[in-house]
Amino acid sequence: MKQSQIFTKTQKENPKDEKSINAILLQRAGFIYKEMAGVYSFLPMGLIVLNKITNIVREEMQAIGGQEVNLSVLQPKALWQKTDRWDKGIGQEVMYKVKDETEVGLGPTHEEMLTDIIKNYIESFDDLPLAVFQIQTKFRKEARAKSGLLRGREFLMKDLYSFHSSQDDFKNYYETVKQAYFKVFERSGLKAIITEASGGGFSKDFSHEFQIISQDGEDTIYYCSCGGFSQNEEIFDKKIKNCPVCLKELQKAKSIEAGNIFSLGTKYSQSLGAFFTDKNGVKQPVVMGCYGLGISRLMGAIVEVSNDANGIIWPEAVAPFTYHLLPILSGKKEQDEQILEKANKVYNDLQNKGIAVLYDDRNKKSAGEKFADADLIGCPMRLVVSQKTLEQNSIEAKKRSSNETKLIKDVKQIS
RNA sequence: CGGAGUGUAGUACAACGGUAGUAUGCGCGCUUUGGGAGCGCGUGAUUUGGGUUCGAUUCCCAGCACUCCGACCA
Repeated sequence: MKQSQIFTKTQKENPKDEKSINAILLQRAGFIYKEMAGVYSFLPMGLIVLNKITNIVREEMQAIGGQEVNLSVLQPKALWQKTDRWDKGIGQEVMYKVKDETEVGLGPTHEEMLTDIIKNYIESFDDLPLAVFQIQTKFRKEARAKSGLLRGREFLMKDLYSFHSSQDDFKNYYETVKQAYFKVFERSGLKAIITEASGGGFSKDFSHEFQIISQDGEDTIYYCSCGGFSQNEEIFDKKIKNCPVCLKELQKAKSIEAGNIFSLGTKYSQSLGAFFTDKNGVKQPVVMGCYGLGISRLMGAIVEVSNDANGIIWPEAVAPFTYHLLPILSGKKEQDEQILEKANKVYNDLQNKGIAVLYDDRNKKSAGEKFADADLIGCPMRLVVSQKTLEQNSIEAKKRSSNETKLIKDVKQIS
C-alpha cells in the first residue's frame, strides 16, 4: 500500500477531550474516527487491524467446533418478554429500542434469539452438543461510554454459545473454550490472566474473565504471578493475602476485561422451551454456556499495553502492515532517482512475496515527518532507503520495539 | 443516572464587555531532505437558544456535545 493513497492522514497534536492512550493514538494515527462518545468508525488501516483480530478469533472458534452464524441485530420484543428481560435487567438498562410500527430492540447479546432458533432443530440427545458463534456489532446503551475502544456503545464482539445434554458435557467444553481463549490472546500478542468472577447466580467455578493488566482498565484483580490464582475484586475476600497455590503474596492491579465465559445452566432453555429427549425418552432442558470476547475492545487493549511516547507498537500478528518502507531523499536529483529506484524495487519485491508493506511515497515530506509517522503508525519493522544506505549497497532495518538499526543487503534477509 | 470541567479556523491554543490573534495544516512559489525544515503570499473559526448591555467569544440562564470522577456494566 502506498501511503499517499490512503485517505487517512496522521495528526501531530493529541485530540482535545481524549485522555485514554488507545483513543489518542488510534485517532492520531488515522485508524479510527470518532462519531460520538463510545462510537467510532474504522478507517482503512483500523479495519485491517480489526479484521486481523477477527480472523484470529474466528480460526480459534472454528478449531473448537464452533459454527459461525450471523443473527439479526433487530430483536423482537416478544422474545425478550419470554425471558423477562425486556422491561427488566439488560433489556431495560442497556438495550437500544426503536419504536415505529412495531417496537424492536438492537441486539446487546443473543441468548434469546439463538436459543429460540436452535429449539427448532434440537430434538434428541443425538443433536447435542452444539456450539454456535457470531462476530457482530453489538449495541449497548452504556450510561458512561469511556476510554476510546475500551467501553463503547457500539462495538464488535464475538459471542459463542454452547448447548449440551448434561452438565458434565458442558464442563468439558468450558475447559476447551478456556484453552481456545488463551490461544487468541497469545496470538494477538497479549498476556491474559484468567480470573474468577461473579457468576451471576451460578457457581464461580464456571464464570471466568480474561483480564489484561493495564492502568486504564476498569476492573481490579488480585492475582499471583504463578498463574495459580486470580480473582476479580467483586468476589475477592480481602482477608486472603497469599496465593493458595504457591503461597506468594498476591498482587493487586487494574485490568481490562477482554473476554468472559460462563455457565447459563438451563435458565434460557427452560424459559424459551429448548428441550431434548434423553436416552430414556425423558424430556430435558438443554444445558447452556456463553462465551464473549470483545474484538474492538481487544484492539484498544493492545494499544494500551503496547505503545511508547512516539506511538503504537503493533504485535506482528495484528499489525496493519508488517513493514513500513521509507525512502529518505537527499535533495540532489541524481541521487534521489537512485534512492527511489531502490525503494521501488524493495517495495515490489515485498509485494511480490505477499508481504504487507506500507510504502511512504510522499516525497514532499521531510525525513523527520516520515520517521515520526512511522513511529506513530507502529508497523513492527521499518525499512529505510537513503543516500547513506545506498553508499553501503544496503537497506536499513529497525524493529519498532527496539532502538537498534542494522544494515541488510537484501529483502531476502528479512522475510 | 449524580457530580465536576470544557466548548473559538481541519487540528492545538490565545483574546480587559469594544477591529477575533498565534502555531500547525491546506494551496501557490522558491529554497530544503536521517527525527514533525525555512521564507513569502493565500485560505480558514467564536456549539445552539434565550437574557443583561449602546455593544457579548467574554457576564447570566437553559439546551446540546465531549472529557474526567462516581453509580452501573447479562
